Amino acid sequence: MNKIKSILSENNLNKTKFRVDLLKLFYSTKSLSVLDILNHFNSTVNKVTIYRSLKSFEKKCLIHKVPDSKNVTRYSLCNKNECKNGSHAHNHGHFICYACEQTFCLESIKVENTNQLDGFKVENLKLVYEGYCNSCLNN
Amino acid sequence: MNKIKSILSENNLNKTKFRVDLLKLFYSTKSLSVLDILNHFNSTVNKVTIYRSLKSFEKKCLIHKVPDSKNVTRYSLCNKNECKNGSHAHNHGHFICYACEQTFCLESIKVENTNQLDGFKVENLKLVYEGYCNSCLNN
DNA sequence: TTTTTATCCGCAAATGGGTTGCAATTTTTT
DNA sequence: AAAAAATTGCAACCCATTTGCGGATAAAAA
Repeated sequence: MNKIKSILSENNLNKTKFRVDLLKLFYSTKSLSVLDILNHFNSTVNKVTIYRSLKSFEKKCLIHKVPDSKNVTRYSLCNKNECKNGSHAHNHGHFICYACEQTFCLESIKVENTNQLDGFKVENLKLVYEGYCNSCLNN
Repeated sequence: MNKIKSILSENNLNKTKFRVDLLKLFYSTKSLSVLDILNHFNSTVNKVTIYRSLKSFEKKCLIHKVPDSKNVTRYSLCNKNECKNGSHAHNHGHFICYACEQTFCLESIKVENTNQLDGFKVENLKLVYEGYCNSCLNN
């Protein structure tokens, strides 16, 4: 896939083997935690490297954090043009599965900041559904 | 305050000095993290004790976890009758202030589980506003 | 192509939130 | 007051995440 490499180039990120594979992985999955990535690469890559790669991908608006029920950070691909210049506008709902702990971006559910709240200046809004995804229900 | 002590009694919790003070503190604040509590008591109480007290308060439906932007757990008082038998239905929105990192329960904003999502069985819904609270804006 | 520069990597060690086991203390029950 | 039950503190641990630093790799410059 040349697409992956050109994305990295456009964002001034080095096209190291690991970063190419990692970005490719994001294109084939809903969301990823550091542990997911560690497992996928069979611990052949240092976890510090993973943290740092995720952070630079995030800074370049390739991926963004998604809500998670546990105290672990998960990332998903950014939508084209939704996030820019390091500021992330994940203006869609999310679904977290209690069973597989996967986070799904609900692109169809747009989240708009319409409410005026007395006593607050609202800058962002998060809508998070929790429950069970179909693939977990059918197993 | 006898009210505090009777609440503890009713819930079969021992009325130790610390637990009385802690519950009293919850009645005077929006939300509390373990660090908040540690600071309030000037580290005169062990953090393990705090964790355990919070956990038993939660089990008795005196307090419940509220969303937080960082990876820290925060608790707020439960509404009367909203939470029962250890199951917490915080069916209201929350506001998190970027500046003071405080979490506010928005009792006026009810969150109902109306949406039917294709491919998911929804059990819970969270609505979280983020921004700046008035008291931080005016400082 | 070689050199220089910037980025990336792995290791070790540290930080911070949260938990567990256990013995000692306090509260409640009788 | 004595026994039973709940609470506390300490030390030690687990897990996610971060930092410093020297060495390796990739990109840019010469």
